[in-house]
Amino acid sequence: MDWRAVKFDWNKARAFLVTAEEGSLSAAARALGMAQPTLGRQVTGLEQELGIVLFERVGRGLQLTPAGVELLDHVRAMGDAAGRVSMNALGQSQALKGKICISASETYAAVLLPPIVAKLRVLEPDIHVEIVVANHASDLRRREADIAIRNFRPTEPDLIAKKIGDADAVLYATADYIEKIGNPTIPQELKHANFVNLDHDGMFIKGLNMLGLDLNEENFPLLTESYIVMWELVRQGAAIGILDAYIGDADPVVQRVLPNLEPLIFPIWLVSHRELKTSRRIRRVFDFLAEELHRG
Amino acid sequence: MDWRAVKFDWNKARAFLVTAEEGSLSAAARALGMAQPTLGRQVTGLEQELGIVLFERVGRGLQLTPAGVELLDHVRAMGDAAGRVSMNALGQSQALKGKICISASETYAAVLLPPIVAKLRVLEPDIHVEIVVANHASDLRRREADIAIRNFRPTEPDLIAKKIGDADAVLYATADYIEKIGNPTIPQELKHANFVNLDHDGMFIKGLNMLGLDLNEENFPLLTESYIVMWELVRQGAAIGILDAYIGDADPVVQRVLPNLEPLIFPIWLVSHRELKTSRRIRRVFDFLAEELHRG
DNA sequence: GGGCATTGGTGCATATATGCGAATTGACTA
DNA sequence: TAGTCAATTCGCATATATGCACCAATGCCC
Repeated sequence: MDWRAVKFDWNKARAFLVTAEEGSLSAAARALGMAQPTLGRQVTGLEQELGIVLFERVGRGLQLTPAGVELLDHVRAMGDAAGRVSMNALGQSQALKGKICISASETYAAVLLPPIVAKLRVLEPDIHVEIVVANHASDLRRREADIAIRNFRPTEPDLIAKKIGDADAVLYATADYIEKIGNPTIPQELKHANFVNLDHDGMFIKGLNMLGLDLNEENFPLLTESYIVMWELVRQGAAIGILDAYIGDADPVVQRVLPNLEPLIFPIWLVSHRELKTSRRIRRVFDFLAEELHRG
Repeated sequence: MDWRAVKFDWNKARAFLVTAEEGSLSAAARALGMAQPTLGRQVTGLEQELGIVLFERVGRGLQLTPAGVELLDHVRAMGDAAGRVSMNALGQSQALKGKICISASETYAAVLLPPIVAKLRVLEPDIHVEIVVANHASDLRRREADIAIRNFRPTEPDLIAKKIGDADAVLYATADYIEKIGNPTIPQELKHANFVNLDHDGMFIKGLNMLGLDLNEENFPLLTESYIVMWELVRQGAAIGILDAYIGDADPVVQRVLPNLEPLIFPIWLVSHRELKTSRRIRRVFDFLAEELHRG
């Protein structure tokens, strides 16, 4: 596109508009919160830039030339559009209505979020919520989500993160399965138990071994990336699984394995992009989630 | 009126518009002839000023946020209006069509200008000419005229003046009247002749006395501010009148009084307001008048 | 996987614009 | 006709914005 036609100084057009509408440089300066000489220089500058004489300096005050009158129509249109820009921006930055997208892992999305979102919907019916299930951290910067619940501190510097609390990851299994593997009471007794693996690389196994267990690939005959699937396998008595204690303890079908074992602690972070700073809508949901998800 | 809605920096809106349309800050900078960091800072500044995130910085390049997309419509309207402003200004500063107003004294308006204007009309049929008769200098700054023909150098500093040449003011009368007063050959012989006075104060009389005459109020039984009326009085043999030699010599009804008398010389100035510098139309007429009125 | 080109961001020197004060001009009034 | 007020203009100190050179990151291509 050819931008030559818009290359002139738009602020000078604004100065001309306000000066013409107010009738004097002083009044325009008061209206815009600027100094009179500044407005005068801007108007003069616009005249030189456009090659048109807009005002005649006649005694006290200015008087529009015919050329200025003609040009004023178009500058006024510019001003109207500018007003719409400003109003739209104001509305967008303050409106509580609109869609918001929350990214969370399967368990959070399926278990923790639904009641919280239902409560939010009552409080803020104009905010539409989309829940994106993403075990891998979705990219907030690409706007795949507005708010994400993560279990690690984000490394992206331009993201805003708030730590909600810590979650305890605990081993669960059905009572039948626990009895089947001999009612273990110390980690060493889980050496031949079966677990559900949650990732392809060995990070999950390493995490469990950090708790004092001594497991290897042989202990993980089952693999799924889905926590939901993993949990169903556990509920069916197929193996031992690990889950947030808040969720696992609420399920009567299963019970803790090695209740005295130190739980694996991982943080809960609420993450948002920097629009959080300006959007009342996102701020509202962010604060609401932080409060509801908080664990004392 | 309330100008709060247009107080934001319009140049930043322009930066946003071009950046969004071009797709990148670098391309926008090239299009506008600015440096890329400048555009980046302006866009960032607009985001802060409006309280809205317009772009997401994702890898290389920018991506409009939904808020940015929505706002772009209104900024685009601003840009369209800006384009019209620019185009209108260009048209006005370069158009040869339109009205132009020439102010001149009676004799110039009635005698010298008509053939010149007729010639101009043939050369530039799109230029409409208005001739204002004004013996007293009309105020160019008030746009009572675009171009004025004056017999003195204008004192207003912001007016543009060009000296066309010098006019000789010569005394005329009918042959009958000259004979009636005794065919004078030296100024002193006009002591009892009658003249037509042209102003209420004594300036005109003083001017004549500077030529070597010795006149007083008694010599001016006739008074009119109109050169046309004055000239008709002279043509009727009622008195002696003074007139531009170019005009007077062309009238067969009258002849010079004291042909050897040194003529009263006064300059001819073509004067215009400062729009002359920008308006091709005014420049065209100004130059044309200067050429046609020039006296070697 | 590595090199290359393009893009956005940062720091600093400079250019530009702004604001404040004083002076000037023009207009209205007693 | 002199006085008074409002508005513009001018000069200078300061604040702001711009441009240049450089850096980091990303996507493309071989």
